[in-house]
Formats: sequence, C-alpha cells, structure tokens
Amino acid sequence: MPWPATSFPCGGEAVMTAASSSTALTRRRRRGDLGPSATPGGMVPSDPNFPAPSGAPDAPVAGGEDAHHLIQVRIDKAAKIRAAGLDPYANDFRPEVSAADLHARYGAVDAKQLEQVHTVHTVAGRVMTLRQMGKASFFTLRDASSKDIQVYVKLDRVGAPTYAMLKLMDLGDIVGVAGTPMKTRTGELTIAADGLRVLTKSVRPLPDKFHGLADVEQRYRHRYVDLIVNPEIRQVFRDRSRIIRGIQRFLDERGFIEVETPVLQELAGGATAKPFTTHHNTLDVDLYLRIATELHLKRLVVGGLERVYEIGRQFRNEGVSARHNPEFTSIEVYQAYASYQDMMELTETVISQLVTELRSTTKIPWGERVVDVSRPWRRVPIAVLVAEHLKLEGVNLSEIDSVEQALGYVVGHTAHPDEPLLVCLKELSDEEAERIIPGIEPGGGDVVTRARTAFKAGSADFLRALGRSIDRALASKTGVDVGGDEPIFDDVTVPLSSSASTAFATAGQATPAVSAFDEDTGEMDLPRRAVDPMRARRRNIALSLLYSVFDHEVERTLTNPTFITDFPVAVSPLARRRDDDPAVTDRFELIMAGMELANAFSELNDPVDQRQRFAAQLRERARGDAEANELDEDFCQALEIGMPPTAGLGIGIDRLVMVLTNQTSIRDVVLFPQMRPDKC
RNA sequence: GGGUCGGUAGCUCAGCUGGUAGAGCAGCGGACUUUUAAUCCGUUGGUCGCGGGUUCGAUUCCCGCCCGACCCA
Repeated sequence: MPWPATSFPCGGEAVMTAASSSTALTRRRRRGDLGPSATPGGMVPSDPNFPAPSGAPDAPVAGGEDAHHLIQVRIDKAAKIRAAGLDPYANDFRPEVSAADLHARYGAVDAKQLEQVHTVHTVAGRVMTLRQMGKASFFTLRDASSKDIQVYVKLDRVGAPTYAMLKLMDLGDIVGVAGTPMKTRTGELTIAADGLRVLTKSVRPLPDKFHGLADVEQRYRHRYVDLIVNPEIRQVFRDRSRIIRGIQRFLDERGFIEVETPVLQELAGGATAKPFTTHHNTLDVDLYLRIATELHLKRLVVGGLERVYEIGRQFRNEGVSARHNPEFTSIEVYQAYASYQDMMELTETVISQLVTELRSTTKIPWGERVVDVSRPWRRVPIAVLVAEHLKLEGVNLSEIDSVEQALGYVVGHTAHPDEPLLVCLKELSDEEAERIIPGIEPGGGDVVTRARTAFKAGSADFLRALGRSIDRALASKTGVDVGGDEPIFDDVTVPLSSSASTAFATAGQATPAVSAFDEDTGEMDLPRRAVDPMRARRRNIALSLLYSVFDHEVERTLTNPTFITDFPVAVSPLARRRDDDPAVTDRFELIMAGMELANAFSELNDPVDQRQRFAAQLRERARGDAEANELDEDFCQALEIGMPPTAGLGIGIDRLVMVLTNQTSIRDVVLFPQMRPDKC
C-alpha cells in the first residue's frame, strides 16, 4: 500500500528545537530528489512535527502503585516527557516515507553520493534496537513496511534538549524522526536525525531483542507482540488477505455475487459436525452457530441468484489441533447449470492462479514436503486409490459391489476395529440389522450396542459372516428383502426442441453423459441407465468401507493436489447421484499436503431423494450420532419449489493459506487461534 | 481421550544423585561523537505453573491439577 501524501497540521508550537526543520522546507526537500540542502546541519525554522521540549526532562512524576518495576520506570519516563512539555501519546506527527521507501530510494546509493543528499525525510516506527553513547546514539525503527531503518542521533546536530529525550526512550517506543539519509562505515542506510519525538511511550517491555518471543503459547495469546518481533508473521497474514481478495476477484469477474447468510440458525445443517449453541433472549429461542453456508446458499440459487458465494466464519464444536480451529473460514460457491466437473476446473484454475500470484514456482515447500501444483491435477476414484494403497494389483475396486469383498480388504486399515461394523450398520434399518447381523441378540434396545456385542462375541470371523449376510440379504434377485425389486434397465431417448439443443450442446462438454445429442432428429441418447437398487445398496456399503480406509490411511499420503471422486451416497447426503451409478455421487474432494482442502458436488435437487437422505441422517441421530444432519424442512420446501441443476464448492480458506504460506499449523494462519483461558 | 516433552527474573535459558536459585538480554547508575546482539564498570529484579505428600530441609523425589507443543485415537 502506498503511503499517503503528508499533510502537516497548521498552527503548531512557535518554539522549536534548534534542529527541527520547517514544514515548507520539508515539503520542498521531499520532492527534491538528491537535491542540496538549503540549511545544512544546524539551525532550521520550526516544524509542527517537532515541538520543542520546554521544561526540564527530569521533572518529578507521579507513580502507579502496584505496577511492575519495569513498567513503572517507563510510566515515569512518560511523565518526564510530559513534564518537558511534550505529549508521549501525541497524534500530530505524519511520517512521509516508510522504511521500505527509504531503502528503495537510497539503498543502492553509495556513502559519498549520499553526503550530497540533504533531503529531509520524516519516518515513524517502533524502536527495535537502541545503542546509546555519550554524545551519539543509534536506534532502529520498524514500521508497517516491516523494514527497519537505522537512525543516527548526534548531540551536535540535534541539540542538548532533544538528545536528552534519548534517555527517556525505550525499546518498543514509537518514535518519529526527521533527518537526512547517510550511510555508516559498514554501509548501513541510516537517517541522521534533525528532530526526534516519542510518539507513543511503550510502558510494557518487549521480549528479548535477539531471541524474540519463542514461547508459542505467548505468541498466540499476545499476537500483537508476535507481529512486532517476528515480522515474517505479518507476511503470512498479508498473503492470507491477498488469497481471499484473489478468490473474490476471480469469482467477481465470472459473474458471481458475494452474499451473507445467517450465522445464527435455528438448525445447523449442511455439514457433518457438532454445532455451538447459544440463546436469543428476547425471542427466547435456542440458536446454533452455523457449521456451513450450504443450505442457505442453495436457497438463494432457488431464488434466482444463480452464481453466489460466501466467504465467512464457520463454527464447529470439535477439538483443536494443528489442522482444526473451532472457528474457521470457508468459501462456498454455487453455480447453476454447472456440474462438479465444472467446479473441478474452477478450483484448479483459481488455486493455480493464486500460486502464480504468490509464488514464483509450482513446487511449493510445505513442512518437510514439497507440493507440486503443476497442472493438470490428478483425478482419481477413491476406490482406485485404496486399491493402490493396499497394493491390490490388477484388482479393479471401482466397480466393487460385494460387502464381503470390501470387508476383506478393509479389516485392520480403519481408525477403530469396529468401524467396519458401524459403516455397514449405517446403511441398514433397525429391522434389517436385526435380521442380517450374525449373532445379534434379539429384542428391543439400542441396535448399535447389540451389534457391537455380537461383534465382540464373534471375533475374527464375524466381519466375514457379516459381509456374506449383507450380500445375501441385498442380493439382486433373490434376497430376503428384494420382493418386486427386479433389476431394471432403462434405455431412454428424450426428444428435445432444437432451441434447447444449443444449450445442451455446450453443457455437454462438461457432462459427457449428455453429449450424444443428435442434431438431425433433435433427440438425445441418454446413457444406458442400470438401476439395480440392491446392487446399489451393496455397492454403497462397499464403497463406504473403502472410504473409511482412505480417510484413515490414504488421505495423509497425498501431497500433490489430487481430486478424489466417486464418493458413496452414504457419506454425501446433499450430493446428486451419478446418472449411471446410483451408489455414488457426482462429488470430489481436493486433497493437498495430506489435508482436505476443498469439497464439491453436483447438488442434489430432487426433493424426494433429499427427504430420503435426511431421513437416513435422522436415523443416525436417533442412534446417537450428534453430527448427523437434521431435517431442514424449509430447505426441502425450497427444493420442492425447484433448484436449477447446480454445482457447489467449498474451500477451507485456512488450510489453503497454510499450504500457500508454508505453515503446518492452522494456528499460524489464524490471527487469534482458540486457546484455553490462561489461568495466570 | 491416551502418550511424550515443556512451564525457573520482563524475554531467552542453565540449575548434577535434595541443602531456599544463576547467566545473557532488558532495567537502573556511570563511561563512551559511525554503533550493528555495541563495549566497559557497578547494580536492582524470583509465589521456581498451582496444590498436596515424603523429608530436618523440595526448583529438584512422589501424587493430583492447570496451561502449552508434538504424536496417536
């Protein structure tokens, strides 16, 4: 950001230090690059930036009662500055250049040439080092440009009253200086001061000037100190701002509008997470803090805002870790007449563009790893990755439809030993569970508990028996539950008007399934659509099992950006089913640096299917899963009004910033990360 | 939730098998007119995270708790 042009206040003190320079002179000289000074050294007329000390600097002061000694000393110094007729918290100084400006302007000029430069510059910043000698002193100022500029103060040049102010200066004070550029013997660019003022007296000492603040706890609890003494932290947050602005610009250019939806909600939906609860007093209702923006943004698409996005804070009542903060920032993007494929393209493009803006290479370091973001990014079904991971050569798991087979691969590769059982159980009704789970105790009571008991009793053979039992119960033709659900194969041909053909031909590029449009007949061959509900159910369970392995063992190994696809319906309650494979959804997640960075899908807009998915979620809640979605009746009504075919995308901004700024803890990209209250 | 490590002066850190605490920086006083973690002389500063226990005596050993980091679930 450019520094604003200086405007000096009028009507300052009449009495000035011997060495302060006039407003007019300062202005003129500022423009005169490398020009000679009208008044070298000594006496210059008054300058409102530098009113003169009028009293004795060592005047007596009042002291606080129980302040720490180090603080009391500084409070006393502030009083002495006041006693000298100056304000230790003045707000009438206007710096005209930044430290970075000075380095840019004079950094390459050699010492001899600089001796001919008499331009007076005013700078302000925080004192970071202070080296005092009897009649000449040095200190360095650090300003918003995060550069340091050294200042040289010589008794002969500034006069005794101003030089005496040095004794009242401490590390951490914010100081304003006017002076001319010079270089020291060792070649360091320095401002030789004509005037000098303490603008803000710092009364609490900063950490050790050499070692800085090393205690991470203190860095997070007192971020302002961290930002002062570790200026590279500032850069992380500048980059964070650039990333967010970059995304906004990218979307704005493509016709999206940024919107804001409620944080306080009667029902926290749109994701699988526990919400925070709060209470509105006058309405006397309990409310939740949102866990996602999804359901509200889709309502807007129903309402005709067909390209919307929201960048905002989400709140999830979960633990803190290097990758989780209970409040975090996401962006969600919704685009009508688009599919998850389009969102993949958008994601890859926008992130690549951000990398280009922030980094000079596509190989970006992240902790011990190097993330290669060269395009194109890999797009791969989860089942294929799991087969790779399990070293199942020649086995094509992407078409898996046997629960028994899946269980065989999965055992020993999930977070908990009983996770495979729970995954299967999720897709079974209570009534089915009673019948299908081997050795389950009959009768009432919690089906989850009884299934676990059966699991423990059945030990190693249990899961194999469970798989067989499920496969048999959900067999395509003769299963106990099949009844009239014979496999149905539709071969559909839909006639279209020619006016619709253009739109579909365009859309077809992103959706190969509808690309077989016949220009002559105006008919379009939809793909052969195999609807075998029993196979779909087996497959849904099998893929869910593979997903749990992915989640536990594979995700962390993916360093380079990878789009993982073919999510089972079971873990995607808001995503659209694939046309030719109702067990999977048109969904992807972007994995980078071993973390989930983005999640997107073609949105489910069939209101009947949506109600069924909510019903499955409610069953999970009834069984004790506090993270499962609740039924959002108004959202269902919105879908009943009709949502155009839409794709949605969510990106975790914090994690994206982590990868792009090489920070391996989310606490280093969140200014004020959540901490337990400090008891001290 | 479990494991490992850490919490000592404002900051960064020492402190041995138990004998009531040290250094550097910062601060204070002094010297020093181009220093660079300035230097030199002198000097102030501590609820050793909190609470119990063992002991003549605990920063040190034991137990519990609080806060944090990392790893695991």
